[in-house]
Amino acid sequence: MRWEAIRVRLATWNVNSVKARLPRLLEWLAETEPDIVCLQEIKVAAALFPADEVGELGYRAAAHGDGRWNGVALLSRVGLEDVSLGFPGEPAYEGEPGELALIDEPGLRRPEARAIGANCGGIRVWSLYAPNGRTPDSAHYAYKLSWFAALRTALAAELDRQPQLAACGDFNVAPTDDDVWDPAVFIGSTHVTPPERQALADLRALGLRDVVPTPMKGPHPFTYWDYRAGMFAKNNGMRIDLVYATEAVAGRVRAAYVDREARKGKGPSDHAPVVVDLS
DNA sequence: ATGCCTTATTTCATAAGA
Repeated sequence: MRWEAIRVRLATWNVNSVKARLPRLLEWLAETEPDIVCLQEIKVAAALFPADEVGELGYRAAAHGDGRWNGVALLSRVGLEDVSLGFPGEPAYEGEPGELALIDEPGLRRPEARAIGANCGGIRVWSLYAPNGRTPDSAHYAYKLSWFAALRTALAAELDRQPQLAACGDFNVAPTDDDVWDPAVFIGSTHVTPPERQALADLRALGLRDVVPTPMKGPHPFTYWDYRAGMFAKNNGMRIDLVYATEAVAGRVRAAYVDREARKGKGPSDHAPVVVDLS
């Protein structure tokens, strides 16, 4: 008779191109053995997602892709049902006023591939890639806030019947000043503004808890370091990859950590995975 | 500091990232 508690290992990782990262991804899956994986910035059309390669490691895969930019996916070896590509009410980026794309294709804008949801092992799991926002005065920033507002509404509807839910991914917001290496550097920038942080607070107000991982180095559980200027070596990072879980899921957390090892070596993503073990 | 890297694509140049 088994006496061990059954564990589910959930992870989220912005891979910055699943094609460029495929060798590292496969190696990491084999070593880390997560049961559910949320991927962001796959940067391929869904049809080109390497489902066969991850399938050889025992994962079912669902992908939502645009091609060159964005793109999210879910991997699971504990079931993958009721897949949602995007969420109801998800806004499309309309561009800056006068952008040529609006003239070329009026009314043809569709939401970018930034959200995929599925039921995995009894948990409603979302892999999310929030818009960057670029600058606080840009249309992209307004889009970012409207995207979060729509996400909040969509998750609120699911939470009515889904006590076990985890919204994971690259939220492109640092929740507090402790989540950036130097708050002074970010004055006037996106990722730290009060409206963006309020968008996260609004999600938490739904009953979602921020599952803060253990940093494997230093006091801050950073998950992203710019490729440039030796930022990783200096540990000049940001915590923008988050796991927002209902109480029913957060109460099962036995461990959570940032896998800094995946940011090292040759050809890493600029983000590290967040790994969460649930009982 | 409109960038120090990395990615994909309409590639020997650009857009985007955060």
